[in-house]
Amino acid sequence: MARPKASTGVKTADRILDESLALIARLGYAAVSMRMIADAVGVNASAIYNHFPTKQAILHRLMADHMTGLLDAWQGEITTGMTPAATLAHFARFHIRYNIARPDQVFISYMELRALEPDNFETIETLRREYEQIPRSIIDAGQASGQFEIDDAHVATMAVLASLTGVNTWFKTTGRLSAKDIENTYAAFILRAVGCKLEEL
Amino acid sequence: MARPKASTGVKTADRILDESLALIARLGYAAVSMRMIADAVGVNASAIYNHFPTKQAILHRLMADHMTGLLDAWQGEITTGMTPAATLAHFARFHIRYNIARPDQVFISYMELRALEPDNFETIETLRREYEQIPRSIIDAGQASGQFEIDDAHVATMAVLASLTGVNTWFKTTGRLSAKDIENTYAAFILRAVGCKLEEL
Amino acid sequence: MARPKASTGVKTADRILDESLALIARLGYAAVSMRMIADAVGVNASAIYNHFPTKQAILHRLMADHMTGLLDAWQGEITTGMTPAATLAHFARFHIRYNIARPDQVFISYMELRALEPDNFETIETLRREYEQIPRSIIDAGQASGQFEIDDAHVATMAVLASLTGVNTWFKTTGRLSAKDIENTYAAFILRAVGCKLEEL
Amino acid sequence: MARPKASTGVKTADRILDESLALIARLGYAAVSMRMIADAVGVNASAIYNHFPTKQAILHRLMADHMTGLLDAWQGEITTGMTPAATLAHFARFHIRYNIARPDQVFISYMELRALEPDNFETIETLRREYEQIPRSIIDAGQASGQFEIDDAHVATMAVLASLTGVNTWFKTTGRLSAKDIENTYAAFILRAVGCKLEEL
DNA sequence: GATGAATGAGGGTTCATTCAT
DNA sequence: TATGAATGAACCCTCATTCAT
Repeated sequence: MARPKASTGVKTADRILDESLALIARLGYAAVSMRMIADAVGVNASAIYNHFPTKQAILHRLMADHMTGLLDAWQGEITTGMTPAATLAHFARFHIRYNIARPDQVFISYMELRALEPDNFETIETLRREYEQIPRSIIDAGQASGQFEIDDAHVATMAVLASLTGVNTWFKTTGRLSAKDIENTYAAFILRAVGCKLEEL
Repeated sequence: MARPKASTGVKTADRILDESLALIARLGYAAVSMRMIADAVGVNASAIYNHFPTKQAILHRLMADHMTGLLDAWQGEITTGMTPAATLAHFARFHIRYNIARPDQVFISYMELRALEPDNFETIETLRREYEQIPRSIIDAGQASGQFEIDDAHVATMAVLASLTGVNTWFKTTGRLSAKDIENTYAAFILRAVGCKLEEL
Repeated sequence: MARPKASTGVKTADRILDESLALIARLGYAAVSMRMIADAVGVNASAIYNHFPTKQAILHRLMADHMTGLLDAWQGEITTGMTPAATLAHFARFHIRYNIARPDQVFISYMELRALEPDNFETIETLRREYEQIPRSIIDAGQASGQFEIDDAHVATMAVLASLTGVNTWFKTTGRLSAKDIENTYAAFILRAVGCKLEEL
Repeated sequence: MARPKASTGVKTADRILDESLALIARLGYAAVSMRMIADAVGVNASAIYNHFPTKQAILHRLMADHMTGLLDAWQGEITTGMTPAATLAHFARFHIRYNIARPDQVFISYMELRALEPDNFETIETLRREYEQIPRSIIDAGQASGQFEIDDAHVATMAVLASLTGVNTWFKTTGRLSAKDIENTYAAFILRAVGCKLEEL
């Protein structure tokens, strides 16, 4: 239910977030000025301060929104009764689908951690660790059940997440492959990577 | 035989590169000022301009040095006579070993592409494509020989590179695992990912 | 109805123009800094940028204002029905009167042409040529009617203008001569210079 | 006996003066940097300091050289036995001839007085006053003999000099008129301007 | 909510000049 | 004489932010 960006129906605060997201993703937090955001929104720079107390607050809001959105979305996925292999495949598909649809948020969330002030950094890191626990639990279960064959659960978790998130660095929706193709390819790729025969799915 | 003032035996130009690398990796190009670099080196900001014409030139130099170093290093690796599987494993170990030893260069090279002006971007992109061609050729060969079992060589190449490079996002030399452990784990991970049975190595 | 801080009842933009005019006339465009202008106005240097986008824009504005002011003022002079000699005398008096009252504008307009960027230079040059056409037309008329006796209308025009404008290089209002004295002297000087007997006026 | 500018036969000090003259005339003293001069000469900026102690010293030298050259040249002109009118015509021709051949020196000498530090300004002003005394004496003589018909000798002197020097602001050697044409036109122009009938020459 | 003018800090860069070589 | 590296001040301009309207 996407609404037009500069529509009068969209509140200024949301427009600020939208434009900030696009600008920061493209240029980086430090390279984006409040005036650039204001110009994109179509208001005076000082008007932004009616909605966000600082530039930093905008960044924190963008990253927090992304992480809570990701966690909430996983809550909506149903995996009860699945084997670890099926769950991991499901998670891989979910992660790719969710992230490919939000390249800017993903990019910012990984790149601009360094631009967060300590307190803001802490809240985002907490959310990130919470999310990382999801594949970690699946891998732990697969290792316990003998369905996966891996040396180190932590390394495997990081490798899985890095592989999945890495899709965003090169995937183009206009390319030869559809998002569904990528999901399929990666689900298989990941399962093989954790030493799980695909027939066992 | 001019000796640098705050002499550590290293020439000023190299010290500028070293400090710039560390600062940009930590804070991002846009967030690093010439004065910060100069302070780190121990000279006045204007002295930098005796060695580099612009701040942008420093960034470009850092990225070009990294990419040419990486390409040169691979030239020094001997893989003649190896099967595609053995070559890919060798490449995986090489890539991880080289990159883990240079986390700042790797980070900058992937993250500050957006900070490059068009001409500089083009030269770096050319080097990047040249490097990507290395695993791509191996994968093509493995696919042709039937040793690998993959759907799409391009996707597999990107997935492999993203997985390998992703190590740098979480690997700490002080951690539980040695670089050698990671190499082993990932070599196996990658081979399984391209559908190659380890015994076939 | 915002009132300027260091209120003299004059808007900041106008105060910037006034102080820039005085400073540039005295020291030259290149030797005047934005901080000097700001100090003279009584604001922070950055405040200037709320009113003028660049230092160059201030210079261009000063010169454009002078030229349009001069052209407009001549429009207000009535010379219908006068002989060429009387018109030239009138013009000489007008030019001296107008310029003597604005020594800084005159000085800048002739001296800082070189400091104008190409586009700005072009607009000012167009205005200058428009003004030079005024005495040129009078001299052409006087030559056609036989009232003036000159070799070359263009040279005569330039000589007349250079002579008149030259007054500004040495005239001091505190000196022995009044502006009216100068007008009288130069009107006669110019008429004689174009070979016109004063009785023919 | 003009020697090629960048020739090895020309001493560096002279090349510095030549290039400084051209640059300052075109861009103004404040806008010319020591590096620009050095580049034009083909040496390192610090080499200039082997020949001139400061940038200011170069400017002073250029202006002093011009004024003493002008005064010396007039000493070489013979006007003994001439009437005031003939002498003034001779002076007009001399001034135009000398100045038209040295547009850069003339321009700098009139424009960059403000860039001189107090002591340097004083020495140049003294030379200028010495030169102004030349036409002033002629005019005084012509007024005393009744050959000239003017109100005020000082105003006439200034008007004459401003008119003559003004030629440099518009004369182009590539134009329709030769330098000789200008001399003729102005000699007549000036004589008429001081109320002297040309037949009286 | 939004504006425009203001601020003080700081941005990248250039300046004239010095000095060891 | 000439060089190249260095300095500290200054350049124009942009920054995030504030505040009266």
